[in-house]
Amino acid sequence: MKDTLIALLGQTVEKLQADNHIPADLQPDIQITNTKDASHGDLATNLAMMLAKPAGKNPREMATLIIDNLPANDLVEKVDIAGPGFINFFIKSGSTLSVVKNILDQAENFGLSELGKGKKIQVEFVSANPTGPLHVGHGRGAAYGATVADLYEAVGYEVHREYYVNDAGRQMDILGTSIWLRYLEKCGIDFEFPVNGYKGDYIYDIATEIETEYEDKFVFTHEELMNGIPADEPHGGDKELHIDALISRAKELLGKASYRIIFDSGLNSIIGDIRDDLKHFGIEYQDWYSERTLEDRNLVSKAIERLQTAGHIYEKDGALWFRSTDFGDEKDRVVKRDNGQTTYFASDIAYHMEKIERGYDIVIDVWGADHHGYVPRVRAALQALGDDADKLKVLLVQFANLFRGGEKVQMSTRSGSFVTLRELREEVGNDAARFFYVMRKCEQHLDFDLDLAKSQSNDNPVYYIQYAHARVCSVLRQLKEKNLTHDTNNGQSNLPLLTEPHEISLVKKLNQYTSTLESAAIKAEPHLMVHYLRELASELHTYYNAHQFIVDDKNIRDARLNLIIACRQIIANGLKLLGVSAPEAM
RNA sequence: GCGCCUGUAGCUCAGAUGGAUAGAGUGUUGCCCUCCGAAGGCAAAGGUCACAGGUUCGACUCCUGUCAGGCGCGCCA
Repeated sequence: MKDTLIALLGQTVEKLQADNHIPADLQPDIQITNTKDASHGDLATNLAMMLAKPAGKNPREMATLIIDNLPANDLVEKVDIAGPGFINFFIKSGSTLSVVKNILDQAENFGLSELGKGKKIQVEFVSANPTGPLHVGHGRGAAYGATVADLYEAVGYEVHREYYVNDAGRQMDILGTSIWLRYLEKCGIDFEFPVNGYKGDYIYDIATEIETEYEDKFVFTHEELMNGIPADEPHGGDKELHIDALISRAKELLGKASYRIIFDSGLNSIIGDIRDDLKHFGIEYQDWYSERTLEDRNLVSKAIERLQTAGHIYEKDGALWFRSTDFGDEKDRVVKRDNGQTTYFASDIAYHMEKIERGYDIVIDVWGADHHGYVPRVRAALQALGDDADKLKVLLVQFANLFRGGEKVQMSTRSGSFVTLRELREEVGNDAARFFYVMRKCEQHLDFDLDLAKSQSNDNPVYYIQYAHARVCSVLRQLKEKNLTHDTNNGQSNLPLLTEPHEISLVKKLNQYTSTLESAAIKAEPHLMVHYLRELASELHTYYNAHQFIVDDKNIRDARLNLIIACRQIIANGLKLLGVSAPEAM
């Protein structure tokens, strides 16, 4: 509809230019907006106000001129000039009613579009270090990333969901060593657990599994373990040096193969747990991409070489630096340390280089907002490699704070006292969790009210929307109980009987679904869908209270039932995109 | 100190590329079930859009500055 009007106005502009009413070189960007107020018609344009100045006319005069030169169209009922010079379009109601038929015909496919047809997009999200279970902070990235991916898919993009597994690096060594130390404890070796080690209960579980399978195969004496290890923090030492020494000791005593066994049992156990957690949260990936395979394929050194060839690498203090300041970063970054080890950043350059090489049109990274300082350097690297850095879109998700009984719930990862995503899901349910996580724009801090999410009352927006869906189902059950039937075709031909203000307004709302979905997808803003669904549910509840659907007049009854079934379909479609169920009864 | 995000009703938040009288929910107050589920609806009240300038026909929106809150600034990952 909007496109039709834009085309009509485009013709008008050309005509006015031909008649020398407005400068011929002007190329106005014609904008059509939905009106907020019904008295302003259905759609409006500010074109007259934009053209007024270059044409040397006042806006209302300009508007008259535009309307006089507007080609006729049988969808347009009436055109008005209002306010400072808006042109309001009133659309014939028959043409807007067709949405009801379309929804019933296309059912769960209604609203899908081909906007992104032929375009490939990759969405990488969560990608939490596999050093422990996901916590509630990861949950937001998970829900947000998954919804953004689903929205893109709904508007026709080919979407590849990916989890980047950081299965290399120091954090993972700390994990492997922590597991080994807990195992040693279980086997009766006496020592003090490092302050920097991972202390969660899951570490004990993994240690127990290893003990069950390998018994005392990895046991060493206290002396072998601790001899020459620098003191830990509580004893006046440095906790980083202490843990690093323990890692080296673990590798040395266990040997490569045994160390790998312990390391991998930790990795596999935790990744398996994360995978299971996300699956139950309604999230599945096309790929779990291993950081280790980057090294196995020499991609990290290849990336550094490419940068070197392009002249963006220099040596200082025995390390290799990437001159990222040439591309807007605030300081240069080390890619290879003086000890010969490549940095995490180097892996990330390789990873992003490889992503671009895979041929995606858009590469989306969903990161926690605490990583925002990292964006310029990754972008710089892509530019330096000569890749199209504009393909990379980084979406930063702010933190989520949990509230219980009005109090902020404290969380800390290392101490092991954090609230896990799994606990949250069990407490409030998947529906409420998915919904609450995407209720706000991603750059907005999220206050997650546990009591509200759990409450089965009108306060809770999830229930409010789900109830609207269940209510329509309930009406249809009533119909059956009264031994009445619903004739969809009869309803279709009697749609023009829907002339009540509530009905017209509802039809208008249904007509906005497709554009809402498209804009939610393109802007990566799932909250737009949340707001839309709430408004639709609200109008449906209002309609329900104002009018009886199961009336004696068969024609009106069938038409009304068609309308509310269409609403139910849209609610179901929208909720599905958010990963929320649409129950038939509650 | 520098950088990113945020500041809109008592509270939690919407306000696309600048547009008409700044909107919801919640809370407060008052109504509505002999009627398809009251997990609902209707109505009232509630605002210096953090502050100060600027840009223009027009600014919550764009620019500059100030203030406040969050986060980030390692040869960690």
